[in-house]
Amino acid sequence: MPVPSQRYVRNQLLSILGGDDYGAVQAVAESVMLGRRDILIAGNKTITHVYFLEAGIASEIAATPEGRRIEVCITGREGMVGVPLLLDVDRTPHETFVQIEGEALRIDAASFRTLIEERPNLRRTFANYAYVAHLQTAGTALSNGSHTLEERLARWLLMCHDRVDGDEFPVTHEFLSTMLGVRRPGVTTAIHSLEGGGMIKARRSHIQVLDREKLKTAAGDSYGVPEIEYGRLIRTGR
Amino acid sequence: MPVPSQRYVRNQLLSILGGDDYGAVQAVAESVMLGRRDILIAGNKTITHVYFLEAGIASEIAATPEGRRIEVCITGREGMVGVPLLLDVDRTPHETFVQIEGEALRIDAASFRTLIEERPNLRRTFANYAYVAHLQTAGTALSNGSHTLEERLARWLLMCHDRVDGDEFPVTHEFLSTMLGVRRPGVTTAIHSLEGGGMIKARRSHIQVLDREKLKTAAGDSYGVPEIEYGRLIRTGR
DNA sequence: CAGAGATTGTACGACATAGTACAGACCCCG
DNA sequence: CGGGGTCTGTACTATGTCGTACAATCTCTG
Repeated sequence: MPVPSQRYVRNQLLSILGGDDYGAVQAVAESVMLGRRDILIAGNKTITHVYFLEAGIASEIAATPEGRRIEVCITGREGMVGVPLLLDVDRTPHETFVQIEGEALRIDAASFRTLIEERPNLRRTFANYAYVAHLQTAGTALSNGSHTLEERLARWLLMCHDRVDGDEFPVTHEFLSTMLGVRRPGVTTAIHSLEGGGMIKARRSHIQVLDREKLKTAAGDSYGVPEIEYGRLIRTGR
Repeated sequence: MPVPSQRYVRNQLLSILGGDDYGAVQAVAESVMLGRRDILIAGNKTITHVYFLEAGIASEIAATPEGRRIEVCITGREGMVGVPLLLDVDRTPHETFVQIEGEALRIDAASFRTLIEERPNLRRTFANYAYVAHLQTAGTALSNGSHTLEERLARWLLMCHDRVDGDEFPVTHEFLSTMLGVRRPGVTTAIHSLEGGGMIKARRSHIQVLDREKLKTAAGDSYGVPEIEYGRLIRTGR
């Protein structure tokens, strides 16, 4: 599959680059399909590629030696996977995997290092994204510490909705319980509650967003801070 | 107060710089005292300085429009305050303030930008720290989501202990409750529990660490991941 | 189209923490 | 040295979530 011209690239970070910067990316990038559960960055292994998602969603998972796992950041076509490489870090204890299948442009680690070394504007755009990702992770910390399960679920669904085409995406209660770090039956109950409010429609292995505004209300103040900063720092014009 | 020579600098990031890089820092840095509750970075205002702590502790607080506040990252002399500037971001919704008074070398925003533009090694060292800070924030997210108050308190005390001289530091239950995002009486109870285990000694407005190893046990797997990565990425040799 | 596996629904007691209230202890300042 | 403010201890009910178990439902495959 060929790497698209900038005009047709769907990744928002790449779409706002200067034309020659994009050309440099295009020269070293390759297009790949992302299958569900593919591991993009394995924990404590050398990072091989940076991914710019064109479609689909990736999740970054923090884990402990004892095996606790919880999602700390999600990325879609608004961002990139592989921030550690940008920060001159070769591997990370966190794992990043494909949560919703899609497609990405990827660049191998060595080429990426050269690229950002030679093109400061590129580095700056990516650095801005890295900061938004930090805000999102901080938002997750805040939310995990002080919002109810229902609010956190609403936040999660909104963030997912922001990153997919259409209003529906595949996700199981079990999966959500891992992402949110809670009990599976708790997720079931929370979903029923949101469904009762007419915000979503749940089907086996799928959730459809019906009323985004109501969902925002249900999320309370857990949703929005990183999203606003993204809009301020990374102006896509699309 | 003069900026110390590298030999006497206490900030660990600065202490490992190449000699000429440190010289460049020294040329634009100024030494300042940090009083309790001083705001180093105000929320949604232009960031004026980067701070390299020589003593004391700073806390980064995530806040929502509705006024929820919770600590997402703490910094002592192992790091720097002002990561957004490193990532070419001029302001942030988060606030960073002085939790334990101390001292810092600071550099104004413009000089800092020039510095990291001209000295890639400097930028890389600071970027590595930025990544460790991300890991710490992710650890906070994990901890807030899946550890008990007592474990989280133990983690917090350990992180504080890592960053002060001696085994005692000033902190009130009320303050801890804000940092951890929990009820104040809950902190009181948790402190009693740790105290009962002989790990700490609590006095009015002060906590003393008596048995660090036991405290680590009490923290379970909530403590340690970012600390290990810091050691791997930033080798201080001191 | 039957059976196996995956997913979802529901129940129940246990527990952690919230919210709130108030009293006691400590400490500094006048 | 007395009084006001800050800090800590404790109590009570309410609520959210846990841990666990098991049944019901859906879906895919053979």
